[in-house]
Amino acid sequence: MELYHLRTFVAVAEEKHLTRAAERLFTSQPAISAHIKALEETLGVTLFDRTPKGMRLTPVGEELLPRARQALAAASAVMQHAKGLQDELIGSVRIGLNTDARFLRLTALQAGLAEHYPRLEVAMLTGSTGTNLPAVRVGKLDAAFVTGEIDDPSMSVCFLCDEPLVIGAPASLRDQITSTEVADLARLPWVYTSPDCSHFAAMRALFDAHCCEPTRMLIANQEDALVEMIRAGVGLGIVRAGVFAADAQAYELPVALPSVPLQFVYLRKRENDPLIRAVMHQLGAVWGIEPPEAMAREAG
Amino acid sequence: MELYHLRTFVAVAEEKHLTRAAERLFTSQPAISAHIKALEETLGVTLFDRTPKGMRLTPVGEELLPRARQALAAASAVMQHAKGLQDELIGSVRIGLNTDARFLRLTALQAGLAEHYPRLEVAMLTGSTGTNLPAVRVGKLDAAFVTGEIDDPSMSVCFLCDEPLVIGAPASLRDQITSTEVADLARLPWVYTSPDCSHFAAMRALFDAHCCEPTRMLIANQEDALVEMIRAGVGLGIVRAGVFAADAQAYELPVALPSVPLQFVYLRKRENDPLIRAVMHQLGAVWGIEPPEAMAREAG
DNA sequence: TCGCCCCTTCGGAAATTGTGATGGCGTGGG
DNA sequence: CCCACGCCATCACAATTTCCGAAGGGGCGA
Repeated sequence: MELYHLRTFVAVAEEKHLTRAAERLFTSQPAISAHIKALEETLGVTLFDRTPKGMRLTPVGEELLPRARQALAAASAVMQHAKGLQDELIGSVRIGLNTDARFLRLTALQAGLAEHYPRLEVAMLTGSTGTNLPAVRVGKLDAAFVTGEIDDPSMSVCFLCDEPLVIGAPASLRDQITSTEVADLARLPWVYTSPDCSHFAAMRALFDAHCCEPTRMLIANQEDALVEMIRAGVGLGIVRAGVFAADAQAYELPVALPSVPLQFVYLRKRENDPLIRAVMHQLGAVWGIEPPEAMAREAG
Repeated sequence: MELYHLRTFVAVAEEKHLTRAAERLFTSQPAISAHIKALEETLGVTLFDRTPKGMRLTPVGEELLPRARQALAAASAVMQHAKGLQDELIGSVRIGLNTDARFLRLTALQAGLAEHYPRLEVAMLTGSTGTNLPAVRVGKLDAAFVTGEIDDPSMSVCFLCDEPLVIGAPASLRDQITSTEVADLARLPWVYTSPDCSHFAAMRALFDAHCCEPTRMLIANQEDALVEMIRAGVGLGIVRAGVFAADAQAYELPVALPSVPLQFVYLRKRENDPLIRAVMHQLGAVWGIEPPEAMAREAG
């Protein structure tokens, strides 16, 4: 028994004629006849009395009709509900962070997603560039903010802005910092970042250019940990410009450093995933980025 | 969208593998794949995430699953209800009577039908042979009791018993009835029956055999009316033997009359109608009649 | 890196469904 | 009384759909 049997059953019951039911269902009268015959056979009951004037429901058919209607309605409810879910994103999206919320403009992103996709749960998970990348790769995150150049063909990368870097120094070391020569600074204690952090690459580039090696003190792979250690006087470190603005415990040294790009990454193979597209769309609005061609085409 | 799409959807959701779902549904794995693909296309949503380990419901699929189950359950309810109605007769049957209930053993017939087909409404409609026959022909009755030979190829006739006929006479005329010679009786007043009643044929045969003509007094085509008139002294009449047993107002004359058969008729083209078969089966039980070959075969 | 598992795709076969023509049957009008 | 009409059942054949086996690609674990 299939739905078309029931559809035909109801149509014939309402039209009382195979001919009219066939017209209503845009098919031929023998097809309708076969549907009814097959349905009667599988149900083992007679649904209609064949009269010279048409088809009349038997008492059994009369009793079965409302149930057939109910089955059709239930099937139709599946379709209707699906239509309602058509463009709605439900479920959850997990986004990895690598620095502070304000800089990443998270409130605007959250607001945009919440407005357009009210049933989408958004999880913003703190981390770092180094932890975010593998998490995206294995699917623990759907997308993430990262800094630095990404050389991974499986990743789609979206450039957001350049982060200027500075050398942050604790106020407690101000007396010992008499020069901004790199070679001199290298002799002071430094707070390292882990090698997979973009700040690490910047630090290496800085010291390699001057052929010197800093004194390693500690490794922090969380940006706020790094910042806190610098404040606490553990040593110097590379941080985003501005984090020590109006900070009594630390300050920025006037040393020219290359900036690193802030980027947003996700698995390339998911670039057509509606979830990813929705996130990228909102992100583009927040950061003023035109979407790639494929997305622009879709947005029409 | 058809039911098999939903069946496959639910099976895959439960098995979490196309392969296992295919086994469960006794079909091939590509077929299952195609079902899911088609369903996703018509619904316009993605139901499953394809993972290397199998199929995992998306949030949308998760939301649609219970509705799909409901639709399947509704369809299944149609079938189940039909199975319940399979051999049950519902609706009504109309049976025409031509004489009194006790003689027709109606209570036994009614009891048998009520026991085996509790949802069948049985209507016993009083009438006469003359009115019952056309009523059966046009479908106003499903079957009827009649007396006398029936010569109608469209009718199926079931013999029940022979009715012995007698001449009934009012007690008030006893003094005037000095002879049981037909010629003498013909001079007395008679209560006629209508020509389509079997008693009429018996009466004609009686008088034709003796070449005389009775005095017509009144025509009654309802048996109880005939009996009442005889009792009231209107005249003589032909009635079933026994109706005047122990009756103070009328008595039977010892004149030999041919008996007429009591029969049960229905439209021949309905002989395979379950309603008719059920009635005939019960009737056979009541009257001790073996059913015709076709019915015997079915009863096994 | 290999083997395994799982899903998708593909071409051709098989089954199902649909179509137009035809016939039986009963009804109503001429 | 006969014929024409409307309705449904049936039939042979065509169109569509579905199904199957084989092959392919991708991820995972050994």
